[in-house]
Amino acid sequence: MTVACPPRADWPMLVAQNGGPMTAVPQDIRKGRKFDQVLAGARDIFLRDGFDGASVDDIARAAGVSKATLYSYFPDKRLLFLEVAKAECRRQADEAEALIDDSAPVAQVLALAAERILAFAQSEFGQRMFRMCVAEAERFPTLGHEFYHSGPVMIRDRIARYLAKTVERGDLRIDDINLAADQFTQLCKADLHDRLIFGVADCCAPRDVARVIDGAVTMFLARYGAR
Amino acid sequence: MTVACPPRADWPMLVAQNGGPMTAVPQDIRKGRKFDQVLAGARDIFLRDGFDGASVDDIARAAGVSKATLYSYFPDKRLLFLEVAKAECRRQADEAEALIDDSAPVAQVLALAAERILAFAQSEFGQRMFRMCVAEAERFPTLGHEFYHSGPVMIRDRIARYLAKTVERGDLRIDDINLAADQFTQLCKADLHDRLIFGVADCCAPRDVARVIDGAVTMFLARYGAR
DNA sequence: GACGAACTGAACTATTCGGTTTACTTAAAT
DNA sequence: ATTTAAGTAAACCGAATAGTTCAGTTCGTC
Repeated sequence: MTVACPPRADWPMLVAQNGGPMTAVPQDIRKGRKFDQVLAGARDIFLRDGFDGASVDDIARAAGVSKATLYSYFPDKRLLFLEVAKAECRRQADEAEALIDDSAPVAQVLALAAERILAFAQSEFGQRMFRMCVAEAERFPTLGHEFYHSGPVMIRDRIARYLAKTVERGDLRIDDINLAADQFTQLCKADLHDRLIFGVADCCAPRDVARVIDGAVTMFLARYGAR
Repeated sequence: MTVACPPRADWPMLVAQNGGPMTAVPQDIRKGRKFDQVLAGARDIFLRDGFDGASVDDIARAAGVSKATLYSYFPDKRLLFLEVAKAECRRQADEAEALIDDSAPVAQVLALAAERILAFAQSEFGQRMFRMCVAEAERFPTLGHEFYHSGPVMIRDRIARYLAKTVERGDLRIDDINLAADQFTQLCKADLHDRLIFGVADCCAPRDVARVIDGAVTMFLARYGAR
């Protein structure tokens, strides 16, 4: 099974050194021309086989690069893995920035958001990323944090920001906005996520998806609707 | 870190051969006296280190058994792992059978159920089991199914059965009872589960737990309460 | 107490894998 | 054209691991 994956987004200017201001020097860190190849190859293999399952030889082969070159960029497998995972988390965060049309009716906006969440959860990439992060969160604590903040937290914050607007507008009445946002994202996953993650189903019937989304929106409005 | 674990429950009569009636022959399969030791040792090590991380030597040592004995019971590591995981799923399922007091007010019953769900999710054992099953669901498809059915499905069914009673009684109005049950269990986990699974927190502040449970019950009743 | 099955411990095989080294080639910049 | 940094292919190393084997020990049972 090949890893479905959107075309690689470049994030060259996102890299700030040591939390300081962006360095004007363009690419100083990447000591060679095949840096991206290595990262891309590693991404494919790690996502396919996990950390333990992936062999460095496989990665080098997939990257079209010699093992020596790979090790000239990264001191060891761990670091390579962390770098790949971090890059993927960043990409994931960037992609979550799809716009929301504030002016549409609340129910419609929520349904759309739910669709997006479920689309990601159903995607090959989403599932593999989730699996990998859960499996390695203990060995790589920073990976767990990274994924949590660039995934669940990112989405919750976006929804919370939207909800805040609707409350201001008087469309909804919510006291604990963060909790409400979390509740909504949870409702979207009802059962579907478990079935995917545990391999009981590899994709969801549109009928089931619609049922869950409908249920989520209805429940959310029943609780927080200004009526 | 040692694996917190309730005392081993025996499940001798639960084993039905090939779906047929229970065989009267007591223990024919276990060819020796140290069978349980092996299973227990394997359980500890697999739960601590995962499938790849666990070495057979470690397991044998933990079980207080020679490697030869171990291999006299199980043809290979895979099968041993599957047997351990199946046994744990069964144990998990049995333990979920705690009784619910039907006569108590709905809000109270739901809150109690939520507490139980969260207690399991927060437990060392619950987290390790979840992690292990997610990580290995692809390599061991049957493990994924087993866990799904003895965990999430089991709980959903129990809640659904209770909800059906409350509907009959006129306390709640629910059309899709299975969906409602799934929604409730999802609501219980809001954010807490993610934080645990990704290692952002190793346990939850009681204050946060109360907030989530309250939120879940309130939302559920807002949607399905007969009022 | 003797017999047979279960068990031991340790050595052994064969393989895999992370990481290094070496001798050589390519590409690009001055 | 020369020099230098980057890359290659392959052999190599040490450690770890799954699984096997076997001569000898323990234990329950008759």
